[in-house]
Amino acid sequence: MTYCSISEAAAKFNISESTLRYYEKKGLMPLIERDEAGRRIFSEDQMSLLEIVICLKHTHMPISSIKQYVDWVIEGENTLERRLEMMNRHKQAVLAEISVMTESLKGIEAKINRYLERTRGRIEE
Amino acid sequence: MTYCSISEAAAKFNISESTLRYYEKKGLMPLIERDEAGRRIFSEDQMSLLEIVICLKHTHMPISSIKQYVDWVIEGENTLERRLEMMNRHKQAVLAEISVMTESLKGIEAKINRYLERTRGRIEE
DNA sequence: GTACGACTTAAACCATGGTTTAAGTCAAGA
DNA sequence: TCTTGACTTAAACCATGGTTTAAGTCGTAC
Repeated sequence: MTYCSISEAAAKFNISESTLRYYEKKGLMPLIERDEAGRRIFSEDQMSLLEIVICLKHTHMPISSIKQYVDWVIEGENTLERRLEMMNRHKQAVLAEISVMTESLKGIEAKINRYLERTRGRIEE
Repeated sequence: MTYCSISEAAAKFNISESTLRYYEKKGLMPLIERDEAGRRIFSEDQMSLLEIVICLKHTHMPISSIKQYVDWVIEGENTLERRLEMMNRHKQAVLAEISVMTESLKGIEAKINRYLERTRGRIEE
């Protein structure tokens, strides 16, 4: 098994080391092992967990909810249905947010088009 | 011209009245008129401005940048190019964010599918 | 052996984006 | 006239999500 240092883990997901420490403190990354010198070492399992944590972050799930999810992962098999339901709900929330952003983007593009017409008008005149 | 009260404006965009007052204080909604009693009244022009402000909010533009944009709107014609460039940049940022969210959503959907298989497996056994 | 870089901790600090509170004004209806 | 509801203000308060600081511990390269 290959282990990662905190700097490698941070680089891999393009976050800062202090953010990783903060996530551990908040319970998003429990059970991180340490080497003899007390330094964090990230196993492949931890890196997989971190990957899904980062997915949830990128889709704006609050830290408190990610913690709930991770707690259920640690708890084991009998939380499978709850995790499934949580992920389904979250998926719907993400689709809704993407939809709001896409709609708002249309308004912004309309603005851009009017600005294009107006600056074109000024250049031709 | 039809004017809106703060409660009507808030209802129209589904935000709270205090958020509207906060936006005015932060300079996102300058030049709001008042009636004889000192209450805010929103003209159609103000409602149009509010609409684009809300679009920018929904696409996660920070308040400080929205203020810059609104300042340029107030300043007039000679800021057209800057506004156009700002909106173009913002459009690219929004597309990038939607793309990150869409990619992360794939990871979440993969999780959902594995959970579906696992819960199905448990039910069949 | 010593200097350096990578790591550790706890606690303080920060920006962002509002929300809440307290105290007051005003218009309209009973 | 008195009360009610919708509004006003400034200032205090809050949650979220980190970042920064200070002080210290290792391991390795010179």
